[in-house]
Amino acid sequence: MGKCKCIVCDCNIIHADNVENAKNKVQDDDTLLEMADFYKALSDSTRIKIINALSVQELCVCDICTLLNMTKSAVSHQLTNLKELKLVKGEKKGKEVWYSLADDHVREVFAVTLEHVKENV
Amino acid sequence: MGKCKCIVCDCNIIHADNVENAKNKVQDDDTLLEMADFYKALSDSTRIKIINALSVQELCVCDICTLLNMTKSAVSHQLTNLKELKLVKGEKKGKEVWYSLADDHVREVFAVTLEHVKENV
DNA sequence: ATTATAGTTGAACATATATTCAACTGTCAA
DNA sequence: TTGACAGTTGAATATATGTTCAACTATAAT
Repeated sequence: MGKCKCIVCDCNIIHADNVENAKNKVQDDDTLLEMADFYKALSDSTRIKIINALSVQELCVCDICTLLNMTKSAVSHQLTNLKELKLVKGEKKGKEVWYSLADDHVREVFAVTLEHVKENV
Repeated sequence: MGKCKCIVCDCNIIHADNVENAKNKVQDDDTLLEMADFYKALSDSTRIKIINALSVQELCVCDICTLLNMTKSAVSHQLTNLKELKLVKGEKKGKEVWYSLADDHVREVFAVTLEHVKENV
């Protein structure tokens, strides 16, 4: 009577009930992928600085450059990135483009995480 | 009378007051880096699946392998990663190592983000 | 003691991604 | 209409990172 083997990791299926229970309660893959992408947007030091600055007030690209001490190109690339992920929006006014947070969700997640980081000192 | 130029991005300092205001109110760089690292932990599909599964219940490495359809090595590497970032903890019991969430902060951030993703349908 | 299995580890590989660079567009002012 | 400047873009480069592979440790069972 051979044991039931996991094909991928070549271990025995040790706790089939646990696996089954977890499988029934986890979020579906699409949702988790979306969440991972959201976190990815905040996982880079440049991008989180931009998000944090925009949570203070609307800023144009050059303001952000000056604030972060970075080139227009680098900042613009990351703003494009954040815009695609719908975390910020940009509005053109004359020669300038003013960026702001797309909605309040980012602010909320940011606040919870800030609290978490501050508590872990 | 030359304008004041930003050295890094070679633009004029357009809105010095905005920059000053933002500079005074943003979080310090260390805090933002810590936050970015926290988000980085959740920004990979494998890691967020692990976190999600562990938020359901304690699991050993092989349980996670079976659940995610991945090798022990790949899962173990990511668990090490998550352990270093203090998001999960592992307890050895005999041959097995049981992993669980390190604390409730992750659960909270996860919940807020899940809500965010679900609302954006 | 020997064998099987849970789990870890470091190196190698492949891929993803952040910044730089140079060229470009669009708008304003002279 | 010409020059200056805000901002964007694509390609190139450099670096970071996820998975695989093979070798390893530790524990339990025979």
